[in-house]
Amino acid sequence: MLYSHLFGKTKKEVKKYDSISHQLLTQAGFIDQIAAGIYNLLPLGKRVLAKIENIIREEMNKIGAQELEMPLLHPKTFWETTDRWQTVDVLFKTKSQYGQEYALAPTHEETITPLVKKFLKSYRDLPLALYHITKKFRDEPRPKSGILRGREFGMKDLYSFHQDKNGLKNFYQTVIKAYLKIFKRCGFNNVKITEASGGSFTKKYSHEFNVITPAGEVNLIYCQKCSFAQNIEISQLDPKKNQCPKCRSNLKIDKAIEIGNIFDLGTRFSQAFNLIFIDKNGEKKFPVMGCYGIGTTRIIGAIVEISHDDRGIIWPKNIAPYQAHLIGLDLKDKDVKNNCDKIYNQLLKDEVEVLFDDREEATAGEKFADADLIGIPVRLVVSKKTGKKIEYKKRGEKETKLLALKDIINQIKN
RNA sequence: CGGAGCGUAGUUCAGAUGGCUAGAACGCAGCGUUUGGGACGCUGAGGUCGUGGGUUCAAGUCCCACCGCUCCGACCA
Repeated sequence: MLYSHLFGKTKKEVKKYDSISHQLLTQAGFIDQIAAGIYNLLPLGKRVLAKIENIIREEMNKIGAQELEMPLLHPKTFWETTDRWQTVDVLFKTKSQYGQEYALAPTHEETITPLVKKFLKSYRDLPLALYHITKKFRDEPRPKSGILRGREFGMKDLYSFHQDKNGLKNFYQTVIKAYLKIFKRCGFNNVKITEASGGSFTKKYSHEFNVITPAGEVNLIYCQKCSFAQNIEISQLDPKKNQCPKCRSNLKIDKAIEIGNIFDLGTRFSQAFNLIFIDKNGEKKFPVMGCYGIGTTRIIGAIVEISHDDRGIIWPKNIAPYQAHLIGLDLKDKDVKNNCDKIYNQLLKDEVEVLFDDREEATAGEKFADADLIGIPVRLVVSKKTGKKIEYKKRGEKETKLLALKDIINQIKN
């Protein structure tokens, strides 16, 4: 991609937001706000989202979940069936011109359950796991922190159906493992699996996946040594009085961003929709359900919160919008310009995702500042100085190296 | 939904006590000089001052209502 053609350039000056991710994503040209909690994802932001979605997709497919897509416009009756038309206060409601009422989907139990009802017959059809990656609408009383808490946002949600509690229990663990892989691949090194309340979904257990950062809004009580963590809402523990119930180490309280949440739904929704199957003994049964969400757009914000410096964003390799940021200096010199074009084309040929700052009019300082702000993991500089080699630098590190193109491509691909 | 702050050029902002023919910087366009950390000179385009009402000889400025944004709180399937 030529930077000169990129839609959504960096901005020199942007309003000061308290939220770092809001500020940096806006300034670097990843997002654009249209109202409180509602954002355009610009081409750079969309690329990051697509990478996150692909990682999720791969890991979901690996555990046998099948991707589908459900509507976001839900007829009222579906939500009346579960009594959630009145009780879910974040439900966006809308009407057709003929007076029919709809909900804008905040979650999809109300559509997945009747859908499965159309196909589920026998225990042979179970277990079943279906997911989709789409938008969600929630009428939040107070959207905040940019893309971290919106009224319209991206989410992957997975729903599973099992013959019994044990089936769910096993799959629940499988999903936990898959989630940890996903978050690791997205660049989170320390995700806390947190015991939490089931909210209006279920009276049973639920687990959140939390990333510790002051920008978060979940209060977490967790062990400094082992993996123990609880949402403070449900915790009876006090770090001053209590030690970790698992390993007896000291406890700590910190803020965290919830990037995923999983629930044991039991048979609440299968009963509501009278979703049944015939078991081995010929008896009718309600399948036990689980649901599992990941906030895809929230991940973008959460990564920026934990991975940036005073110059800009530092994207983890796997979700960076591009793999390399090529900067051409001295571009009015024809030899340098030709050399740059050659390198750019070779990178493309070798399937390196590259953003090429081809602006003749911009100064070196501007280009470096933009590269730091945008935060692509590898910066390549070609100028009069670099001759036949290319200057290679990782974002977040100071060291630069002069390397041949081949070596650079190898570095990027590994 | 309670509390606080804010809304003026594409962007970030300045415009005490009403006098504005509305400014700056950055960005943008043109010309020229520059070119390894947001460089410089000259020229130029760009605004129904969030919307509606009111007070006044006169409103960006004062009053009322509404809309919108940010932050704190409540809320957070």
